[in-house]
Amino acid sequence: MLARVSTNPAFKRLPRAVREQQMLDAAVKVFSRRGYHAASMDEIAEDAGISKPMVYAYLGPKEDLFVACLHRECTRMIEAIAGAAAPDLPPDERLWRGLRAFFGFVGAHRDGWSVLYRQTRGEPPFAGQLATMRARMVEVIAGMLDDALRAQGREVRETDLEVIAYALVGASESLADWLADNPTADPEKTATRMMNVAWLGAGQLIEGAVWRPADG
Amino acid sequence: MLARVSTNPAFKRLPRAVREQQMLDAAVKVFSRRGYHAASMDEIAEDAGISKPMVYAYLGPKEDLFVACLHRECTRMIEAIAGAAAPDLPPDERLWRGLRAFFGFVGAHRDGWSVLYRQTRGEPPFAGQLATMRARMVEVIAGMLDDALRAQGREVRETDLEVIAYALVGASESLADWLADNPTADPEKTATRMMNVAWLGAGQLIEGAVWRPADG
Amino acid sequence: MLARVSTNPAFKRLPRAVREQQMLDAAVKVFSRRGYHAASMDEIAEDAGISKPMVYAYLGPKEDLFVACLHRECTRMIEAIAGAAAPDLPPDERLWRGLRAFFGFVGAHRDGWSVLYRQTRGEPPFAGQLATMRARMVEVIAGMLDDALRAQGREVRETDLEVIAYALVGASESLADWLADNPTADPEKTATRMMNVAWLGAGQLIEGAVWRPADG
Amino acid sequence: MLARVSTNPAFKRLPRAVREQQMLDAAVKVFSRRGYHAASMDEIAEDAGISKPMVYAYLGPKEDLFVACLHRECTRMIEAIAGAAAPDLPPDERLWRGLRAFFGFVGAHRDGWSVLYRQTRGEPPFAGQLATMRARMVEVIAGMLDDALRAQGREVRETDLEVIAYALVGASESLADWLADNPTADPEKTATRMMNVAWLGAGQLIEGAVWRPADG
DNA sequence: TATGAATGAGCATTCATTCAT
DNA sequence: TATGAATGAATGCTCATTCAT
Repeated sequence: MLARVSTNPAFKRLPRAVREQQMLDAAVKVFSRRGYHAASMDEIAEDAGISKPMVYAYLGPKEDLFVACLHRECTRMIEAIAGAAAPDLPPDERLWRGLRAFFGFVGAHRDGWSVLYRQTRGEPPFAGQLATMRARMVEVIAGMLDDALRAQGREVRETDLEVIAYALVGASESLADWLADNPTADPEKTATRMMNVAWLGAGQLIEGAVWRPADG
Repeated sequence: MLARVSTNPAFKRLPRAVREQQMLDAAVKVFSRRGYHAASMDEIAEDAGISKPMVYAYLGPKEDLFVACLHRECTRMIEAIAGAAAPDLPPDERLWRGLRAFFGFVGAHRDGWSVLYRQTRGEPPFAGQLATMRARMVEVIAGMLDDALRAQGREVRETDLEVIAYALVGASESLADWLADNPTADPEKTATRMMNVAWLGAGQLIEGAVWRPADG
Repeated sequence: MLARVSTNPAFKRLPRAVREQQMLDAAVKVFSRRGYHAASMDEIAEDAGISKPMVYAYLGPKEDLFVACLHRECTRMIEAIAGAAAPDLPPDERLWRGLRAFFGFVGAHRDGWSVLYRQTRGEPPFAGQLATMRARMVEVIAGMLDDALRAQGREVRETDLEVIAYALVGASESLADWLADNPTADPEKTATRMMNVAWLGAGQLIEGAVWRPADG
Repeated sequence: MLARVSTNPAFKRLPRAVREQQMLDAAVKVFSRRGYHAASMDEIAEDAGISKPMVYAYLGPKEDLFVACLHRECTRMIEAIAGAAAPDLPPDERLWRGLRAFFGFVGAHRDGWSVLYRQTRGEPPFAGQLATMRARMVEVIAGMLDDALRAQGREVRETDLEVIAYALVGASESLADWLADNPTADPEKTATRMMNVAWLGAGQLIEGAVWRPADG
């Protein structure tokens, strides 16, 4: 029934916004390490250097906490990509820059990627959220392809475009996953490889074609 | 006089192998629905129509049970693909048959696919297993590409091939995932689309190129 | 993760029905002592000489457990009263026997009475249940009074009867409460007193009237 | 220059006594709605429009707060009744006025009644307090009866009187309870009914006797 | 005075796992 | 073989209470 607060002088009473970020950092880390279910609120709180009730006070129960992680990481990623792939570039350049930003993000936020991608997919309560996010990505890419087609005066059934975009997203995710597991790998190079597959296709690659970044 | 264990005609003392398959069926179903952690041994036992101690007696603790599921589904899938993509076919035909078999399998075993792909990826204790399996797939595909290259008297660094193969596998997984979530979708058509992206690449698709199965 | 079952040879694996009664006994005792909220499932389990999961397995969560207690005690009480107050007796005799059975029950099951009456009334989730039970009692008593009236060729508005019955029930509850708190008090005597107030009223009592049981 | 604590006109630095009443109001409301244990200090503070530490500063920990509620409501009720039932009236008139005041109070302070009666009874830590208060009421009523007896030159054992008084109090509580649950019911009428049962008893009521207030 | 920030401690509930029959 | 009975060990969540500002 007693509650004795630490008298450690190094202890700081931080404003809410700061503590929330600390908590999210810890949560992303722990969720990524253990998976959603195996992650315990105890470990997250401890890792954040704060007591459990504060986590609940600020970010709510476990599910909400996970969703908050998702949102933060997702926003960061989308911003990184959207900031790089300006809409007025030619399609291949746009795709290239987007991919570079994407792999750059994954390389720099491996934990975030794990939470976003691996954990979310397997947990029924959140799978829907992920599907929605991915659908947005797919739409953007499909739109990109569509623009390119129209510029050539051609057209393709929307479903086809969507499925193609799905495949591209999937391939990128897979490489990102590989990147997250290989800390020594170079994001830039991974992006280049992805661009080759995506743009040229296995057929042309076999024929010896190569795509190279204009600036590298 | 004979000793009768039970006179209830509904009661069946099934041979071990059959019982094990029933349990695995139930386990795959429940794991797929709930995810590894959220799945309870109680539900699995009940779904298998058997008591919990029997599950333990036959397949061991939860982890072992999950691994057993993984193995069974994985074996089935690899057999399906390997049986279709005969090594003496030309590379595009081989790829095409492999993809067709793959999507056919996913369409027919959605639960198995979910366990294999979604659940396993998010659960740290098993992620390694999945990585190993996928590495085998990647190796096969990379080998396929390598064969094609050598046939043309050309060569590519192994790492590059591997990454390309990774991308192809990832794209397939992504479409498979989409297929698993869209019960009305046609596996055959999905395979065709995948083949187009994989073989021709986005660049050529934009130019209007199309790949079509020889037999359809 | 280990679960080692006691090897104490005095330990007995009891059939479900027995264990359930033990649990209910313990629960009634603890609820009565502590009140619904302050009672912990731990204490109940320990008092029942069994582990918590068994309580949950057999009787469900705390709320259900409490309701089960209510039901058992209520049934016992109603049976005791109904068995005593045969409908073919004259009204005063019937009332008298009912009261005697009631106070007898309370004297013999003080814990049960506390759960039934004190705890239930204060806890919003269960107050409704108690109200329903009491309404049944009231109805019975009102019916008894009504019979007596009709036998005299007279009639009273139903609401009035109901309120009178309410008052009688309340007075009995209050005395029961007093009885439960005074372990040395005699249930029989308490019943007699209650009968005096109920039947004669304060006015006549002041005038010196006395009601006495025919058989005592 | 004057030091201004706040320029916000909505902000009011209220005198301590007022603040305390606000808090008690909130506490009574919340305790009545939720019950002692289920009521949270958070909700009480919020309902009082003040921060939690203030509640502690003014009224101490939860137990003290509840006791304060009890005291206030109890005092109010006793004052209402004592003010109405002047000791120089004839016994029936005195009883009648007391009952009228009592039911009037309950009708006007349903929350207070609930705290006083329902919550307190179920919570072991406070049950004693309630018993004491009720004992005072009982004593008063018993005294009233005793006066009436002596006026007739008669006498009854004290215990008997006490038990009778207990029954009357209990009956009143029960009707009060009913009244608190039926917001449309008329306190005056309820008092009349109670008076009938109390004064005449079931026996006479069956015979057709009726008691009516002199002034109504 | 007044409050946001903080916590120790407890509690209901569930689950994988095993024993005795 | 087959299962009902049983439990240790967590884990999510809440609450009364207090400190630092």
